[in-house]
Amino acid sequence: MKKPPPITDAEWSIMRVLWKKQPLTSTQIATQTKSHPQTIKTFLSRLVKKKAIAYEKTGRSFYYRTLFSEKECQRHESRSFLDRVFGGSLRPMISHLVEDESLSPEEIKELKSLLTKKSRGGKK
Amino acid sequence: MKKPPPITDAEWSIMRVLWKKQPLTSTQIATQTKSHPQTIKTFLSRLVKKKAIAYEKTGRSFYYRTLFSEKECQRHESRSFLDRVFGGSLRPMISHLVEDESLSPEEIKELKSLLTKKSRGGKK
DNA sequence: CTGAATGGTCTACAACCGTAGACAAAAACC
DNA sequence: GGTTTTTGTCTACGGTTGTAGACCATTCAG
Repeated sequence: MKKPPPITDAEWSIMRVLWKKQPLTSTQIATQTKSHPQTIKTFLSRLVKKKAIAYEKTGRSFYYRTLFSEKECQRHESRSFLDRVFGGSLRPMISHLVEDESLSPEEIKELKSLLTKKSRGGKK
Repeated sequence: MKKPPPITDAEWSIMRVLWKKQPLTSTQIATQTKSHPQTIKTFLSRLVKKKAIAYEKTGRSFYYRTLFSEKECQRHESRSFLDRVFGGSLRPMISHLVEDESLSPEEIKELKSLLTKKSRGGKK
């Protein structure tokens, strides 16, 4: 499976809209993001060019859809973020997030069970 | 306390070197990062201009030091990363990291105890 | 004192990013 | 069928980023 291309800040907001509901036309996206339609079109064509999304022409409308799952892209971004800000080491980052940000008790419980599962699940 | 300014990828690598050991001269940094000295100098002056670091002239040498702690900057960056890639929600991000990345059993244990402490510690 | 080395500042420049106008093709309306 | 509307493509433009050359002042060596 191909690697997702780099996605910039503004492009992420478009991707997020698409992942919520696909496919969409450029106007629909512009409405949802409340951005200038021209700007959205630019981003869409850039995303198409770098093969992060594709469109299909059904009748008169151009429907855009993502070519990568949100998970894949998040994984990718997390990696480079990790490298950049935390020099590649995961533990300090997670502990920083856990310490610093607000998590509900339920979320904490959920994460703990995730960790438990992981420690049983073995490597990889 | 002032907010840390935005720091770009390349600048982070310099900051990381400085946080490891401070203060340093531009040549020392260039040696450690194995980058072109001119490039380092540019980054240093940009960082000085945006007040992420400062220098003091001791004798003939210019010693650079950071004006923000690594933690502060990491917190800041994590926030904007979170907003960008995970639309601001922390839990999916952490669970993604936990699922996806490699953590040693010790790290897992450590994180679990962190979570436990947090759930007892109450809110912010 | 004069030339060499050290290290900061100014300038440059291509690529990328956010933003958006101008233009063109195709469909829809009357 | 001609005009309006829709929607993609091309062009633009100022700001940022990574990379680095050119220039200049201060210091060090001889």
